[in-house]
Amino acid sequence: MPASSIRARVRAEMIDEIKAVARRHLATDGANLSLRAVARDMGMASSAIYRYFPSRDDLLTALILEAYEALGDAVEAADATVDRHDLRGRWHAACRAARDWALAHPAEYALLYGSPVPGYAAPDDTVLPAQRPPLTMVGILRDGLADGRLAAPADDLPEPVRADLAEIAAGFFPGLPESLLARGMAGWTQLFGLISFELFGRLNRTIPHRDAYFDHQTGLMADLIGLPR
Amino acid sequence: MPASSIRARVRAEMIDEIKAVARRHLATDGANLSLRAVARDMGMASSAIYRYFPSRDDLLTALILEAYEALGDAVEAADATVDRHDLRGRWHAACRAARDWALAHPAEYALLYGSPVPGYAAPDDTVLPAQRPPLTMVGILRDGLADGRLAAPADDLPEPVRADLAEIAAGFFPGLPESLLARGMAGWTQLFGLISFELFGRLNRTIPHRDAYFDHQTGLMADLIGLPR
DNA sequence: TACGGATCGAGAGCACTGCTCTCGCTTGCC
DNA sequence: GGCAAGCGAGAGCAGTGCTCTCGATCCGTA
Repeated sequence: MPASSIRARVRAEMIDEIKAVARRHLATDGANLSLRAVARDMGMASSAIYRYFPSRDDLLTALILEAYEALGDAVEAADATVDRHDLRGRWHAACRAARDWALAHPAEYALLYGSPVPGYAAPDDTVLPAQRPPLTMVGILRDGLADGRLAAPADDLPEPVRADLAEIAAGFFPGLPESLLARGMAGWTQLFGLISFELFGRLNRTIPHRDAYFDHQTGLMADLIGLPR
Repeated sequence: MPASSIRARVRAEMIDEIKAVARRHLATDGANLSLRAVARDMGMASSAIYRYFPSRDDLLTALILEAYEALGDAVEAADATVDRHDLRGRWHAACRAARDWALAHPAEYALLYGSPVPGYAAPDDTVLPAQRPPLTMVGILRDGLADGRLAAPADDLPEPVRADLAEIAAGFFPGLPESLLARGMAGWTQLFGLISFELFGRLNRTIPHRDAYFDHQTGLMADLIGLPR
């Protein structure tokens, strides 16, 4: 093992600590992360941060990437705990896991799914991790189709829609009927909307019983998809 | 007419011009609106802006309020153009109007429905205007129920959900079955999710045919609600 | 082991932000 | 015709992201 890895190791630790402090700041102060405040918290000059992250956006990107992975882990883990054939149970577990993670990490959720920061453009590294939750959810549908517990709906899709969805299916779920994929994406869209409404205060005065409301609404989407009760 | 209104009038015009310039900045530079830049554009000192808006947040609030009203106007106007009994036509018209407005005013949409600015708390003035689009959509369901073209779904809601929805119905749509309201809110949540995904770049690499995809997905929600074809 | 280059932290500084305060000037009401 | 209210400009404060330079330290190599 080359001695050079000593320096590399403390550097990696430094990067981790910066990210940890930044995450803490994100949680308390909201989305406008201040590099100087992070530096202050670590007892170092603000300029020293730039030895580790070339810009504030790069730090944010690192946080976003880790957040995507954490959310993906949570959703996949929740899905994995349920019997493979219990489609509806898996669906609810995945949805709840996403919501629970979002409620536990509201600032990071806002970073992932809120309005994009003006100048900021999501680098390509983020697109795959970002797809993990929807892929997990559609994976449930694929499994259901495979073991006959779920049937493809007989929608007739407009040709451009069918073609777009066919391309997606070809890349991730070969053989999955486009009509089912469309309904799966509707479920994912609904999940995002439900979480965002709750987190961004849209349910504040109207829906006190959030847990039950969430379960019922995701259940409606399970109905739309055709998941057996 | 009292002469004092002269001063009041130029003041009102000044406020309007500031808002107009701010809206332009919002459209070009994104969400981080700079008071100083607005002042520069108007050829005045930044401190002078504070004669009209006590803080940057107040200016943002004014813009948000107007944006809510504009979106509400667009949705209601679109709904009004369709035959009252054509429930599905009204549904699609309302959805498309919201999307069209959002695509035409992406920065303002992000202001309304993106992640809330950290320190910012939506004042009560905004909650009623914010409810206009969902109220319009649920209004379509109420009309359908009234003339027998739409039936209440036979969902059995968990009691807390039923109670929360009953309270909402009592306030806005007396007599509307909770199960129908729940599905209407699912449609509204879906609409928000669809627009946000499209606007925030989530469909970039996957769905080239946005219009057709949008119509199909909102059609799926119309199916879930039970709107006749 | 001694050297030399890479790495690092600190500090000063630039341009920008929101916001406050003060100082005059204009304007419009009594 | 005065006089107070409203208004614009400027300076200034505290904060931001980011750059540059200057020493110090460390590590691999000769």
